[in-house]
Amino acid sequence: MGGYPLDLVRSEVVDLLREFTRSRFGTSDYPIVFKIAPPGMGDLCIPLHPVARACNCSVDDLGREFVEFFEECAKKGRVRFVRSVEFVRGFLNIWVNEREIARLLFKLVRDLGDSFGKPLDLKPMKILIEHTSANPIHPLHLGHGRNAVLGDTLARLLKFCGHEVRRHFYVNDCGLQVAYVAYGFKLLGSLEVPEGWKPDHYVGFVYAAVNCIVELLKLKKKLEELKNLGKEDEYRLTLKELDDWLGVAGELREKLPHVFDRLTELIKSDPNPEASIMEINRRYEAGDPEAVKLVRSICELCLRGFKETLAEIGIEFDSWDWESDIAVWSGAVRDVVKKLASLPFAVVKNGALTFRASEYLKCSGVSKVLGISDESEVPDVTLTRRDGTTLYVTRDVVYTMWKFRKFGVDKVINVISSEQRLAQLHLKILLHALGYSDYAKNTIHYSYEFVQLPGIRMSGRRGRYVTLDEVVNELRRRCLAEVNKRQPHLSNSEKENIARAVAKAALRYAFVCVSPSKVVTFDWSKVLDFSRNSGPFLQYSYARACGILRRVESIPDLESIQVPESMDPSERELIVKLCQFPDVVAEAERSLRVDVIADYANSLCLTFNTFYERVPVLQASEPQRIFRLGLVYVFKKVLGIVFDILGLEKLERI
RNA sequence: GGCCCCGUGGCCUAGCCUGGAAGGGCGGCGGCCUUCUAAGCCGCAGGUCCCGGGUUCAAAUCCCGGCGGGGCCGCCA
Repeated sequence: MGGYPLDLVRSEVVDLLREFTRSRFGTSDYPIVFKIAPPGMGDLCIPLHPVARACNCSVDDLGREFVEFFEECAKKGRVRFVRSVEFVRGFLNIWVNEREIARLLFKLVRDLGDSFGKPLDLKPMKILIEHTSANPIHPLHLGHGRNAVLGDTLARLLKFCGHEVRRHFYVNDCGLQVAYVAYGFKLLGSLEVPEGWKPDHYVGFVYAAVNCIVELLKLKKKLEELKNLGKEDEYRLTLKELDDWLGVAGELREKLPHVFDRLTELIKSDPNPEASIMEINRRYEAGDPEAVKLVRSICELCLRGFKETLAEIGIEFDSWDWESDIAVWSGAVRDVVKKLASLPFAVVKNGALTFRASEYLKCSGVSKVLGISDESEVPDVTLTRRDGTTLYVTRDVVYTMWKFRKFGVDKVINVISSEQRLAQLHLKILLHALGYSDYAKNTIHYSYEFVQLPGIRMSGRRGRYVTLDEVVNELRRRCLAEVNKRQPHLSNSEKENIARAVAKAALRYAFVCVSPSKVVTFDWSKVLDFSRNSGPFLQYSYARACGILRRVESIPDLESIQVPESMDPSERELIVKLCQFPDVVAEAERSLRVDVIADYANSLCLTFNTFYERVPVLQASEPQRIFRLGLVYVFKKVLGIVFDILGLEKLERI
């Protein structure tokens, strides 16, 4: 007999319910939906209304009669995994047989070990997940943190489920923004990082400074023109914008006055900074050795910083994909542009090649494949600039094709913020237009909302962001203080190790526990709250289990544990909660939702802590003692699996 | 102007896909450390599920129309 404990519970009920309605009402053709019952109403429940409708009878009659039938079957020994059922106000409430499922749970955990909970009938796929992919022009901020944690956790989840997963970081080295930093460094004449600065932070500073200075010059020029033209309203608006950027300049200058002033001077003496920036971009795409050396060194500098930060929160990649290599220098983007240009939907607008997306959608009826409504208008896509350089979406088409071809993957998941929804739609439309409808269909935009700062929105161009480094460092500082209080006897390196792991857990959990579709407003007091529903709380619960197991000579053999006749409610609840794990994994995999894993982890720990406080384990008398030890062991095992999925470290002490 | 996401006790959040008994957490109040880590446990108070219609025996959930917040509609990425 296969299946996880609750699968067996469900199939037992389903079989009897269908058998009953077939003989009593002549039908068994209806869907049966199980839900987790509310507290005190059993373990699982089925709303019987739809069943009653299919049977053409009243819910009350159906419920009453089925309970009778069920109890008859139970008397005949036909029921094993269900303890009892009850009919209340339209619901069939089901109490599982905790002794039977406990035995099964022990056996499965023993046999399956670390793959307990893995879906049993899943078709494994090859999946490529692209995540984080921050532009290599400033340090990772909190928004990237959310992206990275979601992407990495998703990768861990899918890998656990049996899929073959690759994690890729797309290095965006071709855009104009990289040319901005490169311009700055070129003027400065050196890539040397000032004393006390992390490389990516310094790159971010130069990027923001160049942006700011160029913007100021542009606005001043515009103001003059508007003044001469006498356009008062626009003048006032522009003045306000100028004011905003002057504020930014003030903030930036404060950080590194020498560098900022020097850049200001150098940029001012350039008659046309923007043209110089475009020129760098053009040369880089063309593979000009000097431009290549400059841009690449800057990107490498920044990536070095990224890797350091990501390592702190347990994130690694299987591949770092350079946009320039894959899309531009290989000539692939040129070929794609040529192919797109030959389609009847391509037009030249002001010298730039443009793709008429809406018309393509209308003519070919692809909207269904891409899951968008027929009448929706989609803006045109600009494929190339007037100077012939390429644009992001066009290069992304090439990149996506590369992902599918090079690795033969079945599915590509792009973890990208919701503001790029349209770009991702354009990507899919272009793929389809090129004849790759499968690629279009199997490219998933895994969208998530912003992380906001109270009041302002983060802006790389303005140098306004809370970096991931700041948050991680502050978390670690707080954790270390706490560990010093709790575990004064440990060595410094042990304490630091714990603090590092707890800080990581706090951060990862904070990002993973909210659903991606919600905007998150960053709040120190929330991230630093280590009580229930936090990463540290989970680790604390784990350590408590370790504390018990550490004190016994050996872990009991799970298969031979005697399950006692009667249990404390907290033992029963723990068993049921542990048995829910496979359901949770299946749901998370189906809907690509890591937050349900986080939610489960928290709820499992709440249940365990109640058990921990209510019943003694080590002091218990013999039949109970072994049984409870088994429960603690299984809890530790399952929570450990959850930790692997969430990327939290399993600390024996905390 | 068009499109997308969000709106659940003072605050944060699950449930919405697949209609059926509103779950957590923070904060507040009151209890529990001579016994396995109190980052814990137990109890109490607190809710027009943004508003208005509709569908349904049944709506937080589905449909329509509003309101509020965020995002997108670039020869930026």
